[in-house]
Amino acid sequence: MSKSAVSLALTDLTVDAPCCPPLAQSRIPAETATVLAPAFKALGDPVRLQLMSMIASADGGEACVCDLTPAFDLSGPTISHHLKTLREAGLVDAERRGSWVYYRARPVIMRQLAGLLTID
Amino acid sequence: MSKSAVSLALTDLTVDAPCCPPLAQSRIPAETATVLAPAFKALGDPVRLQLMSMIASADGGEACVCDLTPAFDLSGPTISHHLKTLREAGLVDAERRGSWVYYRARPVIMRQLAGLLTID
DNA sequence: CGCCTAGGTTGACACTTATCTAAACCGCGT
DNA sequence: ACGCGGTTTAGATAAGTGTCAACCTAGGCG
Repeated sequence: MSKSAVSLALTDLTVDAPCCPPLAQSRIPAETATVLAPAFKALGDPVRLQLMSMIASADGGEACVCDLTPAFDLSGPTISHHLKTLREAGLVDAERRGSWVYYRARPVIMRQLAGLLTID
Repeated sequence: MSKSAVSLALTDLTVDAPCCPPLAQSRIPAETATVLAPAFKALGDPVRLQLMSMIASADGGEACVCDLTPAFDLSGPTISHHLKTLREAGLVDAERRGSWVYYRARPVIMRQLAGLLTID
């Protein structure tokens, strides 16, 4: 499956991977590794992986913190810290609307990561 | 730990693999997150990400530690430790042939991870 | 307006785990 | 036995994970 020709302008800012020839195709430059490793690191925790999934698979593409928190046996601040980690890794965006904060996945970086791991 | 003492069954790695409905398609079960998060965590370090790339993109699909180590400004034991992390995460296999140890990527889990991050 | 409450984030702290090195060790070939 | 290639152990320092308490914002009510 060649990703190169796939993404047209389905959504406005979904520019297809300015980077990321697959990991197994050519050796990753140190800079690229330094830039992308934090994203993998952010996904390297079961709670954050589930949070990421809940956000990305949520109806309307966004999830309220008020829906995320009760799904775990963890305190509010702890979930908030994990969400901050995902935010700082560039995996999600947060937006406040009224009293509630909504999180949304950033498809570009996710495609980058998926592309990196792609194997022929 | 005699996990990689000898290379017995070459492909016994079909494992539990509740593999790969994309993260953004349906919410990941806690068990799946617990199983796969360590793999992402292992990739969450610039050195290991580069190691992974060097191994996966190596000629013949395998790389000798003697070729990996000098590519970094780190001591031998440190590289060995990172390789052990990749091994324990199930991302690579090690095999000793004579004096040298060769590492090889495990495509199944890589496809699982890539599939997880896939977005329509 | 002032006061209260609910939703989230931030800060400070304890505890656990990761990263790195030097030194000791193991396996293999000469 | 010796040397070389890698791994393991032990130990110091840095970073991650969790909680409670304090704080900030938005909205409801007298």
